[in-house]
Amino acid sequence: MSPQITYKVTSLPTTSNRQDYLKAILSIELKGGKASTTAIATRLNTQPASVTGMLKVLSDHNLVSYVPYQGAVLTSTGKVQAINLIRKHRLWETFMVEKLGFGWEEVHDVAEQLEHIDSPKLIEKLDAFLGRPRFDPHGDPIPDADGNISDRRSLVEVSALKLGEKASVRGVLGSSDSFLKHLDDLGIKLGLEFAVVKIFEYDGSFQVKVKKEEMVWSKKLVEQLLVEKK
Amino acid sequence: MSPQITYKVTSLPTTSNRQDYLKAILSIELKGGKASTTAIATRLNTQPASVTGMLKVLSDHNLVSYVPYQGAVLTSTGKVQAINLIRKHRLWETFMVEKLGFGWEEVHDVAEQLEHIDSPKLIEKLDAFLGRPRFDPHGDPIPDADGNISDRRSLVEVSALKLGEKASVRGVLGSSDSFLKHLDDLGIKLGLEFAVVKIFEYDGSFQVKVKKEEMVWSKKLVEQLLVEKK
DNA sequence: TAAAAAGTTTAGGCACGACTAAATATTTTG
DNA sequence: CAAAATATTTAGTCGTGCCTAAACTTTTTA
Repeated sequence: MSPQITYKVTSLPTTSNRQDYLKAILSIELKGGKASTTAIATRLNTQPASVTGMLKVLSDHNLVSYVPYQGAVLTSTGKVQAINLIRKHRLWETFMVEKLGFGWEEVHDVAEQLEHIDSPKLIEKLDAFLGRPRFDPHGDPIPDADGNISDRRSLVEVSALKLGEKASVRGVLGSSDSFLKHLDDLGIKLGLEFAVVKIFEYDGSFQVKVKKEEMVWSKKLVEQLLVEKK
Repeated sequence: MSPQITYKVTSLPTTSNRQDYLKAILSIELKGGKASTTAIATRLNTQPASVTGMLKVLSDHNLVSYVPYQGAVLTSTGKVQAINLIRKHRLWETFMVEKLGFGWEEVHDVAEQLEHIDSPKLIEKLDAFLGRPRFDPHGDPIPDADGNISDRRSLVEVSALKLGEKASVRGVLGSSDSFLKHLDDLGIKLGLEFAVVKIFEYDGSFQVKVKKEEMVWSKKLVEQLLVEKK
């Protein structure tokens, strides 16, 4: 009997932790910053020394290019993975708010867990179930399956609309309980379509038409509601 | 400057791994077996030696009582946790089938991941969203929030119904693609209520009334469809 | 531009949870 | 009931990812 020979597989498990690093780096890059060891450590509440170790691993897996003392840059592979995490995170958030009735603010931490569920098919079906939303409840764009991200700047506050313009509700700025409850009371939810019928210069409020009904939105409201122009 | 003193917290993180052990042990106990080291190892595709190590940990956390060479028995705390995992698993499966349109058979592995998401509130809302189902798509009972489990035996095949009896569809036996597609074609889904109008002894088929429509279910179908009698 | 400050990496540990090999218990069997 | 077969535990490793302390670069400042 010859001894059994085992080959060590260069397994590339992109674990939950590594994914968190990719997301952190992407987030820093998107803000225009350099993903330095310290910047990453700060974002992940960890120590710079831990980051160095992880950057080596990610570099070995071709997810970032890393030169000591120079910080990290996502490779295209790494970027695809990071964007996919954001896609999953925002789809889950949308699900929790739209379907389960969570408040807009309380979903982040759970989405942070859900985004690591590994099942492309699940995400595809969830996306379809939600009607392929392009923005999450915070007004942030949801990358599509190919990694394309709409520009958040395509969203504006209602207060920036002109007379006669049509738009759809896509998100909110801020999220105090009372504000969210107010939206609920008025029947304002994601996707709601409306047109600006009148603008009251006197107090900054807007009269809008939703389907066939008209209502007045206060100055405070129109400054906190994000919409996409038609 | 006095040195900083840190206290080691006897952290009790019931990690994903430990939860898998609890579930495996519960599953063995429910089948009436003894949760021996080997039995657990087999179920988890791991080595007996690994199990011994884990049983010590679980015992330290009062989740199982463990006497060397005697196998493990869940404590009440451990049992509560294990049952909760089953609850989560089955709720997620139901969600995937009922809301996302997955086939009955392809949801298990993903549910295995989802069951580890830690958010009681999410589960409560998901349960409500699904209409507090008592059985999952496989016909297995979903424990309620207090850990009570209905008896699976309360489900019977349609073929066991008598003339005039009313029942609700709760699950299926087996799950070939063609069978599931067939159910879909006939518009048969979980929760569907019906009454037995006629039984054709000749070929074993059943005529049933759904709302105001009548249809005939083949012998093959009525033997694979699990229902709860009214 | 040299010294101080800030940032980064290396070195050495720790906890978790897996593995193999070897030792020890328990059961089964002749 | 003793030997053989089986089950279980102990001992020693390994990979992942975190930590602190110390060494080393790079940048800033005087």
